[in-house]
Amino acid sequence: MELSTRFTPAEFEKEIYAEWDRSGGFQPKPERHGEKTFTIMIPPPNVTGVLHMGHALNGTIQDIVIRFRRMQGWTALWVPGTDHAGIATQAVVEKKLFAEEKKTRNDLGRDEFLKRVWAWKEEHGNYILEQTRRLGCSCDWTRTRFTMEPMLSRAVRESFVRLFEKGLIYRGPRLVNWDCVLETAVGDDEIDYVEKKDKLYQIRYPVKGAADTFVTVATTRPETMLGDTGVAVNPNDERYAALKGATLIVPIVGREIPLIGDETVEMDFGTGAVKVTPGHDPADYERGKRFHLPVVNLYDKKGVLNAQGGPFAGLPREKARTAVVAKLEELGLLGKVEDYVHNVAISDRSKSVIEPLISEQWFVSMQPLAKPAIAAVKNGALTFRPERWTKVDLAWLENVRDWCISRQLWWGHQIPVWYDADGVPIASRTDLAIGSPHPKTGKPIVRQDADVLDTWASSWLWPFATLGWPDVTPDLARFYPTQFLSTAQEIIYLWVARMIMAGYEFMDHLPMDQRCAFEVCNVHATVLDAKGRRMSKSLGNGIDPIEMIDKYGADAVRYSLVLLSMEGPRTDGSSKSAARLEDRWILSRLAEVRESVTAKLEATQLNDAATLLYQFVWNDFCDWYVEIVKPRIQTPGDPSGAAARGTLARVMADVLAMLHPFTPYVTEVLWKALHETIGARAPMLMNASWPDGAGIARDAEAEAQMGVIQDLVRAVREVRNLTTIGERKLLVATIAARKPTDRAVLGEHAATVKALAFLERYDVHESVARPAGSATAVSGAIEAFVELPGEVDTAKLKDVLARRVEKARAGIAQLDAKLSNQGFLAKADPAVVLEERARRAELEVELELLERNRAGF
RNA sequence: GGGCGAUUAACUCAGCGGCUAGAGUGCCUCCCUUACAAGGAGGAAGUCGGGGGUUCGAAUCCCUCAUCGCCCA
Repeated sequence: MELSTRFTPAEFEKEIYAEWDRSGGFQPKPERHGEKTFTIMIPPPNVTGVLHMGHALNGTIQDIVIRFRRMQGWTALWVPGTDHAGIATQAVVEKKLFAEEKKTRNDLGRDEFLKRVWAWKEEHGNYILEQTRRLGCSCDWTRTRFTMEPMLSRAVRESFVRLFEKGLIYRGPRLVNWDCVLETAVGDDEIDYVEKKDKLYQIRYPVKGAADTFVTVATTRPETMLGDTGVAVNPNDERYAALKGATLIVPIVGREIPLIGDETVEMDFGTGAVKVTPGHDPADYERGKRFHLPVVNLYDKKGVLNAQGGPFAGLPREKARTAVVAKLEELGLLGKVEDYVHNVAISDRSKSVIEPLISEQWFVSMQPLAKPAIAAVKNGALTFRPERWTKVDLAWLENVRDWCISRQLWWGHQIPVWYDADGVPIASRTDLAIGSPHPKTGKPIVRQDADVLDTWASSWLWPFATLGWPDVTPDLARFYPTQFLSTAQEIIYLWVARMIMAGYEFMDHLPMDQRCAFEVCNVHATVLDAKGRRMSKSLGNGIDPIEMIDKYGADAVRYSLVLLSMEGPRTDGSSKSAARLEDRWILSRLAEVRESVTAKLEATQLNDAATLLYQFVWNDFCDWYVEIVKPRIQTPGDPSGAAARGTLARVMADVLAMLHPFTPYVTEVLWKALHETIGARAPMLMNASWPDGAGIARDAEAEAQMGVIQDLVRAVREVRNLTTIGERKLLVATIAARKPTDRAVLGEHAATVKALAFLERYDVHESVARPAGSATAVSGAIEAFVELPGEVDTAKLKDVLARRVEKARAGIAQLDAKLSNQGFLAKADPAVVLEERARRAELEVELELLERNRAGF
């Protein structure tokens, strides 16, 4: 196989991906790997979604983990899929419908509109999964799931009915975030807060029975005064002490409302008096409940004032504001109007201002569900990585509030509740026909609830609904619970915490301690732009990973994401004495790096694993090993050439295998080329085994000896650089080495040292006077006197030596202070004391050599 | 308002009780007769945010202040 010196990703990626697929490697193989399973559920992206850097990073993380585990021999399954994203998808289709046909969903009717949504989904809905393939992700595409497909819809209905029957689902009027354009309740996560320049209006409320006495409040939403049912002041506020118990008159509508004393009112803010509008403000809703104030609802579903709006009934919100302000001014009840900057809640999808509105909604009681989820985190059944997210998860679970699961949309799972003529609800696993008897009351069923469920009410079932629940299918039995979930921090509450709850609640065919949906939840880094800002559409600073993949290849995108974010064939294990030093050394380094990389991957510290591999390949393998063995391979007839090739192949194979999860394509290509070159057969790298370390072991002696050579070579290179002698000019050296072991190494490996340091020749002595006209390189207890070719400027070299002397002295002084400290000697670990003594002895020798040589020339 | 986190080289970050505090990028010097110029070989560069404490020993643990983020309300 001929390879060009430069890798061109576009040439290989498509074909390799197809080969992986054909090889069956994407599917789990229990018949081969056994019952030890490793399962990952992809966080199902929104069907309307497009891949962004966050997805690319998360896809890379999951693929690294699943490829690593697969190679390690686990029965590995990665389930892909998408979620129907109720409001987002409906908004997209409604927008398209209006743009192309000038029609609304109501013009089409529910059934016809849903056909359009499905058509849109079939055409565009899996784009992000296609992009995931481009990244090289090894998902099992035969198990691709979608939250609206029949299998998962059945799970949603089962879960609803179970909770309903247990009394954990209830219906009632509540204040919710209302989108007046899409005419639905929206979740807290479907809202953006946008800073807006606005006005702060002061309004004067007349006090009943006290002419010319007013209480002044400030508000950014003056029109909501029409729904006020109280004014609150701090009971400790002297300014209002005289008005305690007073009744105020709401201007325009004339409603009589109490002045209440509430200690949560901040005296320092504005006038110290705040209007209370329980029907249209979340804080006021709570305050209203505490003081039993009535709730007035001003708007219809479109945000148009209803009869409660008095003279302004029929006006939309924005116009009502202008009209109310004008009227107040006319009445002389408008106070100061000031510029004011505040955050306004905007609906994610329609971009309209959110109106807090009272409406009938379905809720799930969360506290009973949260209990086992809290226990799971506390008893270690579930681990977060990084660990600090545990606190975030716990804080939410411990303060969990009931979950509003109904949405006034059409796209989604319609709530499986039917009513009789008296409005008595019943939840049912099967559809109830209109006119059929209500299972409880016996009266005819008149209608099904029109609302649909929040999308999270299906995605919280994802870890087991995708495997066939409510049936205990072979897949569910085999692959649940899952091992690893990787996601973004912003959906810890929305999704992660709820999945944990769902696992404990619904996996009741398993004992309690086997229900946790996953063992590890990995929270990946937020991808920021060059200026450290979060990437977002509105800032326009997002980078499209597909563009990057086109330009640089999937491997490069994956590897840089991992590095930036931030957690084979066998050669005969030749005997220690016979093998050459460099072979022993590189295999020892390989053994070490294999152990540490495996450990890092097992702990999901992907960044560390990638860094370790990079350093090994570059700093050990390429810089030193390849350089040393080149002559052995290039010299025809060199008897050690075959051994060098064997070792090279072994190291290459292990390195490729270990890099494969990170950069699957290029490693797959090189793997094939390597095996062809050495005439060996091997499976595709994707389906190969993780290096098991057979035949290699740490070799402290080889590493120490190689260390002596490396230090000396670096010292000679430094002399060349500092004296501007050319890098490759052959020089002659005289070496003084105090330690017999150093002399042995330098004597035995003269060929290697000469080649690496570009020395023509050198002699080794125990001690020798510096030859005239030479410069000195000091490394540990070794002095290398390098003969200078003619006149050479040694000033820089002397500077460096002088600095080293200072550093060595400082180091010795520090160690002396430590070693003369009685406390240290008495209390520190004896091993540490010994270490420090040895270090001092070494430093002392080096200092002596440095001082002598600095003075010498 | 409540909580969480960050502050280490010019930049991005690692290290989280004991090596002379590290890496990548950038910078400076030198090197293009075969691994690689999107390169190689070297070098310079840090009061580990300030103050206090615990300890034989603190970048690392505790308290406090400052600045900057994020989340929740």
